[in-house]
Amino acid sequence: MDDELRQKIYAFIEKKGLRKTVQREAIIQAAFCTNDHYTAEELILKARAIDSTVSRATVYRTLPLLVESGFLKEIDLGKEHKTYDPNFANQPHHNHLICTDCHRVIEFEDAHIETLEDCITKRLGFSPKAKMVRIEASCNQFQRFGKCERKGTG
Amino acid sequence: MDDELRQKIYAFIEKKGLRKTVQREAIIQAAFCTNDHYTAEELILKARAIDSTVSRATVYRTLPLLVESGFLKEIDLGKEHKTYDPNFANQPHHNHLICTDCHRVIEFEDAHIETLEDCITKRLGFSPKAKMVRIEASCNQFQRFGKCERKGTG
DNA sequence: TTAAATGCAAATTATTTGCAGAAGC
DNA sequence: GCTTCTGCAAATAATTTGCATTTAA
Repeated sequence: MDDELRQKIYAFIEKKGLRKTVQREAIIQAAFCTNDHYTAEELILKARAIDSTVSRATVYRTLPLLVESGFLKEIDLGKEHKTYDPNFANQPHHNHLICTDCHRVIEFEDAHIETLEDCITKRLGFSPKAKMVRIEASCNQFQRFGKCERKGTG
Repeated sequence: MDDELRQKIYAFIEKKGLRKTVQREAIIQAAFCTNDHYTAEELILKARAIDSTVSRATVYRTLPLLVESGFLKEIDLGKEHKTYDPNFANQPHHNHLICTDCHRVIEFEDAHIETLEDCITKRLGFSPKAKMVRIEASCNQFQRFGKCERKGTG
């Protein structure tokens, strides 16, 4: 896990007057030592692999804290369970493309789309606060060859 | 409710070999006689106002059918409950701006953003299937005057 | 020392499902 | 008449919460 990020998270925890517990440390470690997306249940398993005393309740109580910190975001991949994305700490403006063939998720950034979103927002009389784009698309390689070698999250 | 839309929906029902029941009629009527977004629970109330015999179970069984038909879409407004949007029948490519001041939802279409999304998708080696943009933004009028007269959904 | 955090187990809540009776075709 | 659809009530499953105990500061 990135050391700069770790420090920022603990700065947030300290600023909020929260305590540093072994369970929170394990959950934070589990939450940010990966680029994969995960559900609450998956995070419980990953946190327990680090510290077996972590309870379901503590994970469910910690998740909103991490989201509030801004380093973790809840994303909408159209799945039935809530999905969390730990990559906004490093790439604050990324978006998601979901492969309709293999269901992998590709993260991408694009300055033009950011600009355009800001234009649209201003034209409507608003000031942009948060923006997200989700694209579902079919993989050309997969369609041709029945497989693709692309690396994706999730 | 738009008559052309009604016909399309019943064409879908017939094509699927489904039956035309009073409960389904009431639910469809409730679902598409408005431009507002709604939750499953809200749809139950609206459908019961039309036909009081409509049960919760039937609404929950009908919703996925309407979504499958393509005329109703589940949208992500960041709210805790699933929200449904009946306006895709008339405006198949619209997106959502959520006001962070009064929480109203503004629907907008933009051809440029569509084009850009297609470009990005192709550049990544995919063929676009579905695209969505969600913007959270603060209302300039509201910020200045403490209120705004804008009409919005939700 | 004391306020906050934890684990457990029970509660909550949206949604789903089994089943017997009702109704569309 | 046969099959689908419905309402009811029970089941399911993710998340939340109350409380006694533990622990960080």
